[in-house]
Amino acid sequence: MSFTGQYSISLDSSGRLKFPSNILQDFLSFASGEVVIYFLSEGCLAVYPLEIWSKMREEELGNLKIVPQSIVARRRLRRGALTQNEKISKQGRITIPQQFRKMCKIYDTESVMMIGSEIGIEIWSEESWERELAIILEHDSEKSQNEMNQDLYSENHTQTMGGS
Amino acid sequence: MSFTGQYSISLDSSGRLKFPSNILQDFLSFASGEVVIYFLSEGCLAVYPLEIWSKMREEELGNLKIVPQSIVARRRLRRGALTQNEKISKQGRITIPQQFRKMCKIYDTESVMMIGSEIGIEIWSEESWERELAIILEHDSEKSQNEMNQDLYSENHTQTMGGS
DNA sequence: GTCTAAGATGGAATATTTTGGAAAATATCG
DNA sequence: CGATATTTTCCAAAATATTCCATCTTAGAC
Repeated sequence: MSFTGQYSISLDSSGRLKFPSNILQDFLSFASGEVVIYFLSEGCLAVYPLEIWSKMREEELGNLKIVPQSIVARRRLRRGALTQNEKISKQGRITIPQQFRKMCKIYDTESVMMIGSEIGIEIWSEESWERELAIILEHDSEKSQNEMNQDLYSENHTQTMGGS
Repeated sequence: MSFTGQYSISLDSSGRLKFPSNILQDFLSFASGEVVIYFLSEGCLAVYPLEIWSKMREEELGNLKIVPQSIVARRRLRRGALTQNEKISKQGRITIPQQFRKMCKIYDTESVMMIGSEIGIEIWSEESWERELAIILEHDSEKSQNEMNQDLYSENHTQTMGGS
């Protein structure tokens, strides 16, 4: 599987970060060596290979009609502000644009968390990641509780096997 | 994707601003090198390549019946007042006309936000953009929250991937 | 009409940031 | 422990942003 694991990585004084070598290989296994960075409302940055991102975007836009006279459409377009192409340098680095760093509350020369998300990676401040992890685990156990409760009243046991 | 990212740019003493190089390239990829500036009721300026703007306008007017007896039609046409052509200079600059600056509460020698919106850019005062961004992100988070709540009771994990 | 002042425009000089590369430091492995 | 790979820091060159200045245009006063 690609893009796994979590790493603590430090930004250099101009806001660049270097990919760990296995993550770098995962990215370079795509032809372009370009990535798309975008800001998620969870307060982190998603970094996907251009190819993956394009596919995701196509699926999303399939339904959507762009009519700039509509406020919803204009706000949809404004997400362009939260998106940026970057090229992975020869040294395996990318620059995280200033504004993006600010939005995620990550600062130059600090360490950030790089989180493998199977089809790409995410970048979190250490603090935000801690919070996110707590939410994920909390959600999981709540869900498990629900499942157990339902089972109390079910007659047969043909559940699907889930996993996290 | 074109016209992405957000930038803090300062106006010079005569109300001109210079495009960042990637934005400039996006504009110059259209033949004319001309842009149309117009004021949006959100309190910002939209700056689109002439070609994009023309197309949008055609579509919009296609639906509008021009009947000068109609106040709606007349008011629609008066938006011409809020619209202006500009040519991108050899140095990659445009002048924001005085009246427009006033309406957006942006002032000479101050910094403004330049916001990529995929088919063009928008110009906001730093303060207004902060507010707008908060609205966009808040809306997003609310949507995410709903999705998570639904997941608590769903059995399988076939969600679609959203993104910006 | 001519003169003056205000503003607009184009160009260039300066200051700042970004970029690519390499050196130093650190970690990893045999 | 030494050798290798990786990470981090640092520096110089390039690119870019910002400021400044000279010129041109316009509008208004006389």
